[in-house]
Amino acid sequence: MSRRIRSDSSLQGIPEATIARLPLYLRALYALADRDIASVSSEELAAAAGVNSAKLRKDLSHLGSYGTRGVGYDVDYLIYQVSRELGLTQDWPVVIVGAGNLGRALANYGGFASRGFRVAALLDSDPLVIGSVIAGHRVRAVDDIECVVADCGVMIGAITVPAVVAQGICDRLVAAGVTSILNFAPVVLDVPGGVDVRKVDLSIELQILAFHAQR
Amino acid sequence: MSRRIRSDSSLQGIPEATIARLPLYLRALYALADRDIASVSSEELAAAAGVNSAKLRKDLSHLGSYGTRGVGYDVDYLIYQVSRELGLTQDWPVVIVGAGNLGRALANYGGFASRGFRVAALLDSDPLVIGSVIAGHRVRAVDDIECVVADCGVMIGAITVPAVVAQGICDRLVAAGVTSILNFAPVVLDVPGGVDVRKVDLSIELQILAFHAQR
DNA sequence: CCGACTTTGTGCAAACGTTCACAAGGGCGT
DNA sequence: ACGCCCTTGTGAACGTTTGCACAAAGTCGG
Repeated sequence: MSRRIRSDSSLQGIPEATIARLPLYLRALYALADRDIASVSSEELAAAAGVNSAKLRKDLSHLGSYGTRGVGYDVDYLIYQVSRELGLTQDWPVVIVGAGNLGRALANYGGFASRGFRVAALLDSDPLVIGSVIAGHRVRAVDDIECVVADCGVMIGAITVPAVVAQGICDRLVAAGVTSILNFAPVVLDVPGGVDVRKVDLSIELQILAFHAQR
Repeated sequence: MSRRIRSDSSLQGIPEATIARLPLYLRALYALADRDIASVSSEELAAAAGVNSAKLRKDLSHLGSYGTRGVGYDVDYLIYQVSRELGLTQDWPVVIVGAGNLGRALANYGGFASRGFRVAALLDSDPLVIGSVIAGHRVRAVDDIECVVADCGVMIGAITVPAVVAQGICDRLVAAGVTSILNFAPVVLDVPGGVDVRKVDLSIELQILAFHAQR
């Protein structure tokens, strides 16, 4: 139980549920760091992130033993460890396809640039939009997908185009080498194995809310 | 097992995981209806929604027995039943607080109006924005929250304001009578019991993607 | 140096969700 | 009317996630 080649996390996968909460912890940790708080207990951090303290401890234990018993966690050190686990110590160029309202919102989104993400390019198919400047980026033609992905080494793409063309854009992104896709179009994307898709569907969220509101 | 006051669904709650998938099924069903397909098997519908067919059948069984063995499900009938369960047979006025990029995108979002949701009002605190027209709605002052919620009977609110003021807006919405909140601000909202909050955080989704992209 | 106190990290059990596999049950051709 | 075929609905097994409760381990005062 003592000799390991690498950290616990690398040997056996971290549960998906834990991964989904790490960004939440990270955000809470940054808020603490901004207030110059150097150390935090699992109880406090859990409250800030809106979760149970036992869950938080178990989640963090998957990354390793980065706390000090009787004291808590060092904020800066934990920020570094969580960031490293999430792969945020490197820079992630992201290509946004679709410069409509959602694409613009995404390009302008503050939280975007703050955590290692960078808009590599903003693409659209509308000749009236191509060439205009949004959030400091000159909008390029959607036909540039392949060279943008190749030139900038993009692995993450955001799809903010109408539903009917989303699958086509997705196929081109995947063919160009993108392995992770954030899909805002209300369609189920069909992708080959190894490609990761996360969907954000405002309509679905509203419908879930409606269910609860109706009781 | 035969005498019931109401349907199965009302007697014992439908699992949250199932609720979250019903809008997905509904979307697939509408797509089938658009293609004039009258009947569908669990296998086909599951493929269209991107889930396992056993899961789909179990999910639908929570609403009741609306299929026909050996045949499948009647598309229109199932649309009605799922819509009813989600509470989409009624009209839901939604108030959007924050007319920034995200608020505009939301107000312009097509899938918004299509499923029984309606923008009751679009609010902002910026005097330069108040009075302008976005997606057919004249932007009103954020101080009108209380009267908009009261006058229009709003139960659902979307928060697209900066993180620092989100909790304050949330408090006012709740005090005014809103029971369901869609939060786009990157903060954990503190709400009294009985109020339902769903969060959409683009940054969190990207970080999860980064983890998988990094392997 | 020791003992009291605090907080982490984790075994364990319960709750929840998913998937399999098949009996139950309806349609359809004969 | 009957038997075959198809698909639903569901019991049971399995895997994942949560939460409790506590031992392990560190700090700190004396």
